[in-house]
Amino acid sequence: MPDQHPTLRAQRRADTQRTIQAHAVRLFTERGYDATTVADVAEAAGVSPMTVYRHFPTKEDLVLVDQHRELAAERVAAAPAGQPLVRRIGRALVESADVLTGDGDERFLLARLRLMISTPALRAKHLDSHYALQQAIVDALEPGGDTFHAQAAAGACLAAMHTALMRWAEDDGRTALPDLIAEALTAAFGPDAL
Amino acid sequence: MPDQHPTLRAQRRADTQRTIQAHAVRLFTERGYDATTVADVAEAAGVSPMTVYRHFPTKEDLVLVDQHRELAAERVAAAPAGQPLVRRIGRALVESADVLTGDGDERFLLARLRLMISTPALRAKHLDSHYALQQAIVDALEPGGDTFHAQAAAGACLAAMHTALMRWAEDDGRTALPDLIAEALTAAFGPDAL
DNA sequence: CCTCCGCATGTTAGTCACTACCAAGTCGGT
DNA sequence: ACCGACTTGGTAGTGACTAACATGCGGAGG
Repeated sequence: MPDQHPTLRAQRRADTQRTIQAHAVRLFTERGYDATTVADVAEAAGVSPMTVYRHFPTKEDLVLVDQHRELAAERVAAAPAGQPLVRRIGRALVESADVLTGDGDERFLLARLRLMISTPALRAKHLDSHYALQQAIVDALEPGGDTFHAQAAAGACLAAMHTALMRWAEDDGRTALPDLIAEALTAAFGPDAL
Repeated sequence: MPDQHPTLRAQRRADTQRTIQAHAVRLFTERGYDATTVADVAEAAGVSPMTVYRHFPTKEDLVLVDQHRELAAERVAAAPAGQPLVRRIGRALVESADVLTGDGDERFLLARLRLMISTPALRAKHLDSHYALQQAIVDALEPGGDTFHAQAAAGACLAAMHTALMRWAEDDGRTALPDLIAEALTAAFGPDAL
């Protein structure tokens, strides 16, 4: 069997990665992010500190894993080109949020979001990842030329989505995230936004 | 003279602060942010590392000093209440940018902006300071009750302003910053935004 | 079944941002 | 001239992160 490649090795790797992250988020929530050292996380997960750094380049990455970027960029690229920029981006964001929250790990996502809100270092890096997402969206929209309009539109849409994310975490996920994002977009851009 | 309080002591303090920051921005620009240690900055400024930390709590604060927050929040609070949220916030941002760039230290501001763009750590903290600015704007707009709409509108406006800041730095300040902000706002919210 | 290659992990030593804790000098007013 | 507040410097420590090298297990081939 030459192509059963994703075998035990990759499996094990993914397992330890998940284990480390789960223990990290739990400890951060219980004791606080700053009060928890990477060594604590490693001990709880039953590995050495080095192993933690091999799987997660920085302590912040234990909380921030970006599943959003490719997903949203792909949806934006697939949107019909005839619509205004804000509508194309906005709909793509609502759709990708639909996919994200349907994955089952909603509680875990909420816990991570709460950490991002309350911890300055995590909040800052999370906002920077939104900036990277903005670039990805712009690249998907206009692969060249003057991107000023696209940059502004994408940034504004993502800021609105960020407000929706914060509210979603505050409400402990009671309201559906896509609905919240749509509400934030209409709040910022008017009733014709979507 | 009991009330000549802002005397030599405060003067000296402000002087060393400016000296340290000037050397820091120069060294960061010349050698790169990560390749420059706080000890390097201290030595260049002729002080001990301790003194640097007393004036600037973190290395990032050597570049990021937020003169924007109170200024913009005050302008937002002063805006007429009859207008839509985006217009009130947008005009306040354009006005405060007008004040900021008129202060004479435009080259220094540009150098700091370029550092913020190119250095991930600085970019992240800068975006987080925009998030704090967003909160200040919302507080100035709606002191209580449901702030969801204000949050979304303020965040979107600030994201548009951020795009304008990036472009301004790229253009080396050739275009007037208030004009760029206005352009970004109309790009995101349509021609009726302002 | 044995062997060799590669990958995941561990250990050590080091850099650097940052933080008390304590000592010294200096400016301000009495 | 003296005293209190402020500014600075030195020392020792914590914790995130890196580089270099050693180990041990999984997965191929003979």
